[in-house]
Amino acid sequence: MKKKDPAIDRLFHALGDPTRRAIVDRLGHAPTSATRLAEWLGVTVTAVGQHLQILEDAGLVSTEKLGRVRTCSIHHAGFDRLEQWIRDHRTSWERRLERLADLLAESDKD
Amino acid sequence: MKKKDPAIDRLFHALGDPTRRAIVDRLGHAPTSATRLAEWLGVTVTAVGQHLQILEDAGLVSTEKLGRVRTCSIHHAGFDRLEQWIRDHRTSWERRLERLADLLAESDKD
DNA sequence: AAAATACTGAAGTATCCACTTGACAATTTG
DNA sequence: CAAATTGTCAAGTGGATACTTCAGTATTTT
Repeated sequence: MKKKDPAIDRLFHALGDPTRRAIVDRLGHAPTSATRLAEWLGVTVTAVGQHLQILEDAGLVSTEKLGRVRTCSIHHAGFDRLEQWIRDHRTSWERRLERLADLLAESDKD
Repeated sequence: MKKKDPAIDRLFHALGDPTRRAIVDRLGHAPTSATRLAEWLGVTVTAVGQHLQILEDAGLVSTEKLGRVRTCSIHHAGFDRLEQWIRDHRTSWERRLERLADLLAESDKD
């Protein structure tokens, strides 16, 4: 029927959970540590760790461990891919409308 | 922590499932009946009915029953909301780049 | 009217998934 | 060094969920 796309799969699965979207929300504001996220969310640090793993695999979040603290921040790759998916899945007549804006944006880039 | 948004919740949950994304995929090409979807997907019509309910609640698909056949097609409202969410959740420096394109697109609409 | 088609509804099942607890490792602080 | 902080790993649990089957309803076809 169609080629399966594991990246998109992980992406939507990642954002399908309210807690993970809350994390993305928070990180969009400013980078934070796992413990802070846990306190803010009212869940265990373990749970946050699991969520971070999923978000990282989806390309939505990137983390870096310095010393004993893991700092998490937004990674735009996932968002780019997501936006691309939406674009690819609009119906043709909708795409036609978008093309105008795209062309205008393109002409600005150079 | 943040106001919950049940619409976005339903939206991401709906697209979190591969089968439902396949349905969206197919309907993006052309409207179809539930039975055809079921055959194509290799699942029961009942299963398709359940998926359609979820997709409809999310505003991604609209269905209409004429006679005994339910015809399903893409509904753009969900896609619009989804794209809006992505826009709202990009980091500020990314937003800054987008603003150009947005302004250009806006000036074209009138 | 009888048979076939297209779907709907209730109920069950098996798997997945978000979260927990508890034990441990690594780093920082007193 | 001892104590506190920050995070990781393994295993378990309860609830959601993607399916199914079976029974029924409405519509179309013959």
